[in-house]
Formats: sequence, C-alpha cells, structure tokens
Amino acid sequence: MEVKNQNTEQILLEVAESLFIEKGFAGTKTTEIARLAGVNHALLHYYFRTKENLFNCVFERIAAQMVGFISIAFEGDAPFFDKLQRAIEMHFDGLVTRINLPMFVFREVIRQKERKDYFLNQLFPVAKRVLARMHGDIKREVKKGTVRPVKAQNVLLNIAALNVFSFVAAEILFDTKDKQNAGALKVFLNDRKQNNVNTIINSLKL
Amino acid sequence: MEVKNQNTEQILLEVAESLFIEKGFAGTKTTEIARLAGVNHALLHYYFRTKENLFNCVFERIAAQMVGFISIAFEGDAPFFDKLQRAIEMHFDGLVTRINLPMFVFREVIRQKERKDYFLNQLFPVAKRVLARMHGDIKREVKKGTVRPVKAQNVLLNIAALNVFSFVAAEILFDTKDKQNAGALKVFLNDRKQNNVNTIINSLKL
Amino acid sequence: MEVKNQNTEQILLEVAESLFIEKGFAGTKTTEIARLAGVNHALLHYYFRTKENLFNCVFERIAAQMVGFISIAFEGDAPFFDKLQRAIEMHFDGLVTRINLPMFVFREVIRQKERKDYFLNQLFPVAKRVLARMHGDIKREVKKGTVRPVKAQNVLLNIAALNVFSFVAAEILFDTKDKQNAGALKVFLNDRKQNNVNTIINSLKL
Amino acid sequence: MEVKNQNTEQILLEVAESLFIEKGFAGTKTTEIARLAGVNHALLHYYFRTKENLFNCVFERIAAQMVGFISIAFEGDAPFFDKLQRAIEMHFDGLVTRINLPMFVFREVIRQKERKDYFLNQLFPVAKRVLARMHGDIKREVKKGTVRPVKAQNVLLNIAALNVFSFVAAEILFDTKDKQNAGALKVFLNDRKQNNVNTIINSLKL
DNA sequence: TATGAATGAGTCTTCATTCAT
DNA sequence: TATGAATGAAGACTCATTCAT
Repeated sequence: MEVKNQNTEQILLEVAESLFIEKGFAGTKTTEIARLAGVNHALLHYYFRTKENLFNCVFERIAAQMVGFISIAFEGDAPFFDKLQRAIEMHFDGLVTRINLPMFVFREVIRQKERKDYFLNQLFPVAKRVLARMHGDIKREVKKGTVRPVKAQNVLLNIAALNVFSFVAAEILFDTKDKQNAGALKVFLNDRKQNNVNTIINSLKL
Repeated sequence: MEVKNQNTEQILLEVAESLFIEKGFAGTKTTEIARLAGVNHALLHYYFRTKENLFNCVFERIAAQMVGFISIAFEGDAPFFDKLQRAIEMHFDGLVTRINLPMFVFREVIRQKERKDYFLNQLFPVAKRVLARMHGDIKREVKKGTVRPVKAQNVLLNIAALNVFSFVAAEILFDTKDKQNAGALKVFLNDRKQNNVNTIINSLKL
Repeated sequence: MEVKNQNTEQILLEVAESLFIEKGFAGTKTTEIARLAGVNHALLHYYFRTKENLFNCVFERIAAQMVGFISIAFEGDAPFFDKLQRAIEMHFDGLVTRINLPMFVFREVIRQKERKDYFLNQLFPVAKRVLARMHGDIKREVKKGTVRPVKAQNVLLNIAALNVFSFVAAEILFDTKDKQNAGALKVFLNDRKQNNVNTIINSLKL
Repeated sequence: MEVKNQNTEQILLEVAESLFIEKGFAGTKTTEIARLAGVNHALLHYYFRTKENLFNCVFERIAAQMVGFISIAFEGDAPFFDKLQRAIEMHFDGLVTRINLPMFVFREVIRQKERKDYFLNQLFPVAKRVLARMHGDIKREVKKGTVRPVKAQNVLLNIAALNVFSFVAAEILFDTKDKQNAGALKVFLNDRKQNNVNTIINSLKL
C-alpha cells in the first residue's frame, strides 16, 4: 500500500510549469510531464482532465507569482534615488530565479486574448499602486528640481526593459546551462545590474 | 491557366516564416503551411523534405534579415548625440515592421545550441563593427567631457532593451490586431520612441 | 464483455509473423497487422513502438524456433542408417508446419548483416553439436567400411537442401492454398520424403 | 543537345531487375530505379507507365533467362554418368552468376498465382524435354543394371536442390559482399560442387 | 487514487503517378 | 523524349484522452 503523497497534483503542476515554459504549450507532451513527475500518465488527466486545463492552472500560478513579485519591489520610503536603486536591484535580483516568468509571458500568454486579459487584470491593480506611488515621488522630486519631468509609466517600463533584457541577452550570449560559463555569466549580470541602475538614475537626475 | 511554380518555394517560405513566428515550431503544422500557401501538402516536402529543414531555411532568412537590419542603424558621422538619436530612432522604426524578429529569436533560437551559435556567428561581425565605431565615438566624447565613461556594449544593449521591450509591452498592453486600437497604439509607440531617445541620451550626458 | 488484453501482444506477434513471412518487411503494413489482429492501430505502436522493432521481435522468435527445431532431429543412438533415416524424416516432417521458417530466413534475414550474424550465433552451437555427433558416427562407420568417407557438414547441408527444396518446389508446382490440390500435394511430398531418405542413404552406403 | 542514347529503356530494365531482386517489389522505389539509371523519374513512367508493369517486364526477362539457362545444362550424349556430371557442373557453374534468379523466384514469383502460372508455362516445355531425355537415359541404364530405378523428376529436383541450396547456404554462412571472404567462399563452393556431383551419382549407382 | 490498455484524430513523410512544357 | 513541378493516397508514428479494474 504505497503512500503516494497527497500532493501528486503539486508535483504535476511544477513539472508542467517548467516544461510549458521551456517548450511551450504545443511542444510539451502530457506523457513527458507525467513521466518526469513520476506518476502514471492517466493520472494527469484524472487530476486535470485536459492539457488545456492543466496549462490554465499553470498559467494562473505564474500570473500570480509574477504580479506578486513585481509588487514587492517598489515599496518603502527612503530618499527617492535610494529607493529607486533598491527597487531596480530587487527587481533584477528577483529575476535571477524567475527569468522564466517574463519568458513565459512573452511566449505563451501574448497570443491568447483571454489569457492576456486575465493576466492584465491581475497585473493592473498592483501596477497601479506602484505607479501611483512612483508618480507621487517623481512629482515631489520634480518640484524640488532634482528630477526631470517624466511619466512614471515610462520609468517603470524602462526598468523592466533593462532588467529583463539583461537576462534575455545573457541567455543568447552565454550557454547558461554550461557550468563553465558560470563565472563569466555572473560578471556579465553584475555589470548589467550596475549599468541598469546607473542608466535609470542618470537619465532622471537633473 | 494558373501562374504555377516560379516561386512556390518562396511562398512556402514566407507562409512558414509567419507561422513559425506566430506559433513556434511545434505549434505549426506543415499541412497548414501548405494550405495557406495554396499548394499541395506533399509539395512542401518536395521542396524542403522535412519540417525541420524548412524551419532551418526560415531561420537562416530571419537571421540574415535581423543582422542586416541591425547593421544599418549605426553608421554615419554627424555629431555624437545627433547620431545616437538617429540610430535609436532608426532601430525603433525598423522594429515596427520587424517586431517578430526578436520574438522569433527569443522563442525558437535560444534553445537549440547550434542555432544559437549560428545566429551569434552571423551577429558577431556586424555587432563588432558597430561597437568599434561607438567605442571610438564615446572615447572622444569622454575626453571632451561631454559624456560619462561607459562601455559601448552596455549602451548598445540598453538601446536594444528599450526599443524591443517597447514593442513587447505594446503587444501585451494592446490588442495589436484590433484596428480600433491603432490610434492609442501609435500614441504609445511614439511616446516610447521619444522616451527611449531621451533615456539613453540623458543617461550619458554630463 | 470482451476478453481484452491478456495476450494482445501475442496476437500481434503472431499476425505480424505470418504477414512478414508472407509479404516481407516492406510489403507488410502495420495497419494491416493491427486490423488482422483485431486491435487498434495505435496499440501496435504502444506495444512495439516501431515496425522495425516489431520485426525484430518476430525475427527473434523465429530464429529461436528454427534453431530449437533443428536441434531435435539428430539425437539418439540407434544404428547409423536407422538414425539417419529417422533424422531426415523428422526434419522433413518438422518442415510441414514450419516451411515459413527457412523462407523467412531466405527472404528477410540474409540481407541485414546484423540479423544474419545474430541468426548464425543462435544456430552455431546447435549445429556444432549435431555435426560433432554425426562426425563421430561417420568416422566409426567409415572404419567399419559401411560408409564412404564424407564430411559431416556436407551430409547436413544435403539433408537441409533436399528437404527444404522439396517444400519450395511444392510451393512453386502446386497452388498450395487451393484445398483441391491437397491430395496431389500430399502424394508429392511423400514421394519426396522417400526420395530424400533414399538419396542420402544410397549416396553414403558402400 | 545531349545524345541520351536510345536504350534508356534497357538501362531502366537492368537497374530495375537488380533492385527488384535485391529488395523485392515493395522494397524497391521507382525513384531509386530512375536515380541509379541516371534518368528523370517521370521518364520511367513514360516508358513503363506503372511500377507493376515495369516489374512484369523485368519478370519476363528473368523467367526467360531462367528457363533458357536451365535448358542448356542437360543435352548431349556422352555416357550417362559423364553426362550427368557435366550437367550438374554446368548447372552449378551457371548459378555462380545467376544466384539471384532462384532467389527472385522464391521471393517474388511464388505469391502471385498469375506470375507463377506464367513462369511454369515457360518452364514446362523445357523441363519436359530435359525430363524426357533423362527418363530415357535412366530407363536404359536401369535395364543395364548400372542405375537404381528412380524417377527422372526426382533426380532433377535433387540436382536443383543441392546446387541452389549450396549458394543459399553460402549467402547465409559468408558475407559474400566482403571481398576478404572470396578465398574461403571459393573453397566452399568448389567443395559443394564436388559433393553435389558425388551425392547424385553415388545415390544412383548400383 | 492509481494503472495498463485501448482508441481516434491527427501529423509528418513517402511514393507512384500525372501534367505542362 | 525529357523534365521539374504537382498531387492523391497511403503509411508510420504520436498523442491526448478514456476506460475497466
């Protein structure tokens, strides 16, 4: 009488997530998910009925993670540039273990209108809060004459762009799976983190 | 009297390109390619033998385009900031009709080591030339005290990041296929183009 | 309530064997195997993955049968000519239900070096034992002056040749599937059996 | 203006023959025939319309060859055993370059009733003549008390069996395409030829 | 829950054959 | 005659899904 633990479902979700991210929806086989999860193929369907449905579950998990993760980065109330630096760095560091999140969004979410809408609906309230806060900060700094007048939305997009793209570039320029490149990769990413902070801050400073 | 042949191969390549970009390798069916190209399914295999091979042909076309397109953007010898602005804008404008290129690279090229290597080998010489030129320009400006000391490589990555991400964001935030959004989309992109130029230039200026 | 499973695999193997023997590898369709076995086409692949693999399974079965069957015929220790007669007749009778074995070997095994080698490796030890025994017998008889000095290997080949060819000739000369020929066929084969015994024995006797 | 010689048809027939013999009907592709013949694939169909038809042409050539070849071997009127020896040896030697003929008959002719009938209709008159002659010779020798009373048909089948099987065995036991085995193969075949003559003659002598 | 077996609907690929030139 | 292009029919194989146990 095996004690197959009660979270077979969780294991399936995790394996599915990593495969969907790595290979996309069409490129992922339910048999492979089951095999890697160490469970019977039919069981996957017992839990999730269809591949499509499993994908949706995975998607919601990721959407939740992504939004939650973003929200963390821009809180607190230190001096503006300190806070900005910290936010950029936190975002960057968060991506180290979560680069698949934006990749997943690019690869799989964009196409399906419904998924996109769902994702945006999750994202909006969080983004709004961050934007509102940033908008207030910028306004204040502009008044003080320390920051150029810019839209908070653009600053946020700039941060996301520089940070995310740093990892994408790393993926293209290095064989990230080859452990031998670990050193060079680390140097590259550190350099980029520094650059991103400087680029954003210098572009704002007056 | 149909106008057969002549460029059936070209048509197949174009349809294949758009489908591979839109749906990825696994998600694209050769039957659909053939159907959209208006030719018999077997003919696709007559010309390209396998789906894999067809994909490689598409890939090479895209790699060539991508590299060629990048190289255009940073030549000439106007004053530094003028040139920089022009380069950023050219790159941005180039992406308008080619946003699928970077998406394709993210989605399909990254995974296969060989394809990545092939792509990088195409990219390197062009990138090197651009970098060399930019490096010289920056050095001169730094000496004049008009520009902060930065690595040309980082400037290039920053431009790419801001520009490409602008289109990715547009894709996520707007339903780009819905003609009704055309106006808002245009406004958004113009705003981003302006922002990208300003962000880069302001981050460099001393 | 169907009696499913249990030996679907066996049924597939048997159907496959008879079709591969009858039509050769290329001439046999997996769809037909499945149809005749009364199972879904995909199931064939579920059990054997590929046609090639199914063929190999069939081949090993046949190689095993063939070798086992040959080994039976030449044991015991009656007087030499009695034993010889019995061996020839046993071999002949064994072929009645197994004529497809040599046919299969001729048709499908010969070409593929690996299969041939596998088959020979199965065959050799058995053949060696029979040859050794026959060689001893002949040596003894030659000393007694009752048998011409001949190589045991040649005697064995002669037996195989006469017996197998009798069935091949029957196949060519008669429509073996037409039940109406059954009588004539039986007469022919009996005559050949008699002939083969006599031919071998008379060719040896001194 | 190429001078594609007028016997494209012949070349196709020869290539087709060797491929059909080597790989069987189903295993042979018309594209390969055309390729090896150095002609356009469509041209094959221009000359022979269908694969089936091409096969029939090849078949008739082979049937003709086979029959003609067999007829040669048993003519003349030297003393009986001399003639018999010569016939066996001629038949054996004839097989050296024609071993594919009996293989082809086994593999491809047996199955199709019509082909078999056609083949037998070709074979019968020739075989009849040889049998009649052999029958007369044997009758005479039996009367003289030099030969056992046997059916000419059985003698003929015995010869065919021993000779043909010698080559089949060679094919199985040696890698006949490997030139390194040429020596051993030759020794084997010479030994078999000798054996076949002796076996037949000794089995008949009184 | 869990599993082996079964199935239908595809998907890629091959191949004989035809057609326009 | 000769050829490149085109096509229909089929074949091997895959895969998500279901079912009986």
